[in-house]
Amino acid sequence: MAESLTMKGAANSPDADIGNLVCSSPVTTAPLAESEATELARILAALADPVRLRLLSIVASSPEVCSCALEGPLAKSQPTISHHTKVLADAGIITGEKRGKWTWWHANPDRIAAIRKALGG
Amino acid sequence: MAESLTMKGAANSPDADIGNLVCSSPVTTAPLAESEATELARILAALADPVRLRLLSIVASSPEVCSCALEGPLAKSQPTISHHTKVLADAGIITGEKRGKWTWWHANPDRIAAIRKALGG
DNA sequence: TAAACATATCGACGTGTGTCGATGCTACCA
DNA sequence: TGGTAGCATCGACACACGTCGATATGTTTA
Repeated sequence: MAESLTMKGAANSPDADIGNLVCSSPVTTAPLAESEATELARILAALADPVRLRLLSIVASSPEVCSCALEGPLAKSQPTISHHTKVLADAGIITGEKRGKWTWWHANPDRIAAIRKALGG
Repeated sequence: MAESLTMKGAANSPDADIGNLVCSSPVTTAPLAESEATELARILAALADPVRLRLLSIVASSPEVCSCALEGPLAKSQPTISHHTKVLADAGIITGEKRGKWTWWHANPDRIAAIRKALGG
């Protein structure tokens, strides 16, 4: 069977419109509410790490990537890779699917687009 | 006189094309080089704070905003506001202009657009 | 069932960061 | 010239975060 590993916690609001997935209006348009700022900061913090940015760029460049294919290019230990994939998944930026022994990761373009939109896109 | 307070350090590359101000190609397109990932992470880290996001949203919503007009809405001490404006300015996201006693801040839309572009825009 | 493999979790360590009081510096005003 | 206002810097503190070895969990294979 395939089990889905996605974001959890406050980020997992099922009724959120895909356009306003992160903020109701862009940062450049109107003063942000405190709750929106906290939520957007949480998601941006998930991206604000060189290892995670490279991890995302590798995952987003392929349909899906196995965890074991990340350890080499990123030159980090297995627990560290697992930690970073979890952070990105909790932020909803990537999603992991467990098939057999392996976990396959793929990017969530909609969420990334929502982040861009929150930044004034 | 008016003195300009902008970003400094590696971010201040005068010959950088405005389109590729942050990365040569979007995170979603191709694996990121280590240097590009480090630089983009530094800029995203400047945004990944709720106080700074609200600060930016206030500054970006007006042509320019005085430092003294930030202390109230953000409910932080004067040294803390000064710290956050410096972080955003070092990342090139806002620019400060000192006129008389006051420092006036305004957003840098080009840089914010470059960040969006680095995120796949 | 036992062994091997992929991944997640735990615990610990060093480092980075947000915060603020105290202080310093510059510009304006009486 | 003395006083005040706006802002930057310094020093210190608490907390969060990236990292990895050790260990646990679950899956495949012999």
